[in-house]
Amino acid sequence: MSKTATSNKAQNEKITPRAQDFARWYQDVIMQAELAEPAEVVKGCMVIRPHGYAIWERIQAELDARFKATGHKNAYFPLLIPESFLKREAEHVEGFSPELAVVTIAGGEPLTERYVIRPTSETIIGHFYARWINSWRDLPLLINQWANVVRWELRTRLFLRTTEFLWQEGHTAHATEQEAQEEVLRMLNVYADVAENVMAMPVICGRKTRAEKFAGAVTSYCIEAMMQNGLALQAGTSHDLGQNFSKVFDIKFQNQAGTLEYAWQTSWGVSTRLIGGLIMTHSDDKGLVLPPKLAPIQAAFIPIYRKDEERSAVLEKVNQLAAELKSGGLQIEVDDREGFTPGSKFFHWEQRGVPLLIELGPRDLASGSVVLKRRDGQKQNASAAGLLETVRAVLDSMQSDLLAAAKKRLQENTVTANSFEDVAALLANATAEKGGGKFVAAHVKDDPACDAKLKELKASVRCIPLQDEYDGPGTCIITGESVPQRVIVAKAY
RNA sequence: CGGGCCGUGGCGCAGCCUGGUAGCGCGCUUGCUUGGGGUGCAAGAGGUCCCGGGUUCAAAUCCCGGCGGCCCGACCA
Repeated sequence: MSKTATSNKAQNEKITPRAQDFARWYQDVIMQAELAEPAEVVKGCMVIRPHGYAIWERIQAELDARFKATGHKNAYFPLLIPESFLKREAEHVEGFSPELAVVTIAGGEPLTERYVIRPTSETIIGHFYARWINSWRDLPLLINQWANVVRWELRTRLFLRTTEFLWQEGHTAHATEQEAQEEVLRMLNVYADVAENVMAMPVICGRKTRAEKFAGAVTSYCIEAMMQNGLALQAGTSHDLGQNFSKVFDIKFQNQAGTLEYAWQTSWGVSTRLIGGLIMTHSDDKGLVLPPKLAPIQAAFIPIYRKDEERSAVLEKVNQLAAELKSGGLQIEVDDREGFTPGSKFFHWEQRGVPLLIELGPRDLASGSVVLKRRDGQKQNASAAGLLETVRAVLDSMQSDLLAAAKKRLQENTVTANSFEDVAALLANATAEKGGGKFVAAHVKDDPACDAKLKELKASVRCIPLQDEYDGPGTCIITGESVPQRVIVAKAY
């Protein structure tokens, strides 16, 4: 092996180390893993490449199954929304108007009523719910939509914030406020479940402050995750809409007593932003790392051989083992490409985040074994007999190890502070590029003035945790008033 | 949307200051070789130098305007 050749390759395809520049590292991982790239001819948009889309499809599958299991049905509403719809809910239009893209000309003629490209669908769905809901027997109405939305962003980052993105939006209507509130938390828990148990991304479930809540909601809930640089990522939201939209869209039903009532609504969503969170939770300086439960390819075989007779014997065994694993329900790739050395194949799959590489050559053939290389660990030998069970066990332990590592990082970088100055000091050196971010648990009043004050630190209240894991009530570090619990303050994406 | 940096074969870059035949590395193709962590050798293919205008005998290079990307800021889910 030539040293110059190696260093040339390294120089060309290197992934910037996290310690050097985390933001650059993030982009390098995406590019090297071929997950996505800037659309280039469409400002702020991205092309999600097949490998990136496969991850989205896995996330979709996990979520969709849970939506169905909780009684929801999928439907689809128009991409274009009459502009007047957005304007009906005052806070909603105020929140979204700066980021709307509007269609003004169609068929060569100016439109009498302009259409906005949906930034979210509460309004148009509200319009139809008003028609569909008449009786308490029509409730609850539990619908989800898989869709794209457009929000005109001034600054974009692949997956984390793009002008157009993919998401799901659940929209439900209920007969009582309590039912709606239960729904909001039920779906928040679905998000937390997928994040932690499938994506191995621990999250803090919480409530948003009044200043941070969704435009038009009564209360917004969220799951907040911590990235490897310590910055917070809002990974999902669930909103209690109260009767705000039902009042302006006239969504009324006759209750069992015969009187008309406005429906109680919720909406909840997660987006392709989750992929960004996934990347920044597990990946390393070698590239993407995917948790086994989410990986589109869970293991890849790398056959090793020299002579033709070795090749046929090795490939026969590899194909036999691959078939065994596939019949066990695993997603398996056999890399039998000619003209590539095993080493280059290792790098190829490693950069793409495949959890397990299975190496099999003449020596293994003779000894009836294989070599397993976990994406996050060392090589180990394993018997070819009973490989399915071995691989399942390895993938299971990798899944839990990734979650444990992420949880540990979250715990180690969560600190408490009892004064504004301490919060400021703790977050002073945190940046997206250099890391150093923390979750600071502090007592802060839910008051827009306090949110504004924290903004001076380029930080925000990420959430008011639903489960207070700290010390209960205390004195607000800004107003000095008594508040019921600590909140999470952090710099965020 | 403001400030900074950037845009040259697929990728990473040099060339630009001082205008004069478009280069290098990687990748790609073919053949041989090699194969247990980015094999080696050889021969090839591949470029509207982001776009438009201007200056000039001549523009990748100088000037103006746009488009796009990255970072910072403001804004935002």
